[in-house]
Amino acid sequence: MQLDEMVETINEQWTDIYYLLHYVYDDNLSHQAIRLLQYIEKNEKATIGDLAKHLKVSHNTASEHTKRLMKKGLVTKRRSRTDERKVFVALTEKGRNVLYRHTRLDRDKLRKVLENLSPSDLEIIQKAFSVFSEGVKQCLR
Amino acid sequence: MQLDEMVETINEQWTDIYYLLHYVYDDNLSHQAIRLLQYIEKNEKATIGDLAKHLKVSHNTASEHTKRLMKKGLVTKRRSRTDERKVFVALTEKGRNVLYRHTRLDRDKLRKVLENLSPSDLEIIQKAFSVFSEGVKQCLR
DNA sequence: AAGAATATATCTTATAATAAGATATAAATG
DNA sequence: CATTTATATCTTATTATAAGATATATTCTT
Repeated sequence: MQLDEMVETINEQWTDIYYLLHYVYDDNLSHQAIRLLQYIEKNEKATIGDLAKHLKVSHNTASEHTKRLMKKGLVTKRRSRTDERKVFVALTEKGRNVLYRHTRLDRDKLRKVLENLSPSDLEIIQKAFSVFSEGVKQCLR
Repeated sequence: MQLDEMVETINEQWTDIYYLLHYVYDDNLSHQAIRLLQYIEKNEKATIGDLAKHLKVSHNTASEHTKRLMKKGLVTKRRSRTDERKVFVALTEKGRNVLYRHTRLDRDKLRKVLENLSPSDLEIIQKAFSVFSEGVKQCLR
């Protein structure tokens, strides 16, 4: 079918783009650590329990994950004022940068690629990403 | 500047799309393991030495990485016929699937999103990914 | 106010991943 | 035949990951 073919093609192009444009990571963060940072970025009021549920690990493991990330200066903790049992975990500036370096496209490489494209191609890309990301958000939220 | 702004916007949309469409991984592969599988996929004649160089680890570590992945059934090894000191590492079918589940967009989720878009939007997305991935390959190879 | 429930932290223990040095082996090269 | 190259293995060390047991503080319930 037409649509299945498009799914395949886009997936190949997607991974090609990421493979060639991703950052070269210097640090050595684990998969779980990235997932944690990612979840925290998208959910600003994430608690230890939320993280445990999301990563499907026990609460003590989530607590230790957070401790490790805090030791590395990637997240901070602050108690909730309305319920002082709860602890909100948030990204530090450094944490945000590290996360970006593990999930985003390398800014300089991306810029160089875009510089070599025509204005009309740029317009199409802009429009496509806008339509695509909107479609994703509407469809899955 | 206009282009820097576009770089930022695309990066945000890029990570939003990936965050919402990526597979839910059941296995727990390390970052290094994924990098290895990814390199092997893109470079079919990858040797242990190549992997060591690419991951910036010692040859014995690369050898052990490969051994672990082989034990999990994700890669195979075969000696070079022209130079029997060399060992080529290749992905198994299972390895390819695991890699896809860690780098690609979830096929079913992606399909559902595309189903909800208009034919003209689909066309724009198709064109954009084609232009973008081509641009990346030309610019960085 | 007392007891139950909730949220997190810590301690202990166990396993696996990661990494490198030392050493070994086999093949190719000069 | 000695040297270099490519990989494998053995040993050792560190760190990550994870869960159970237990502790503590806070909130909720009655």
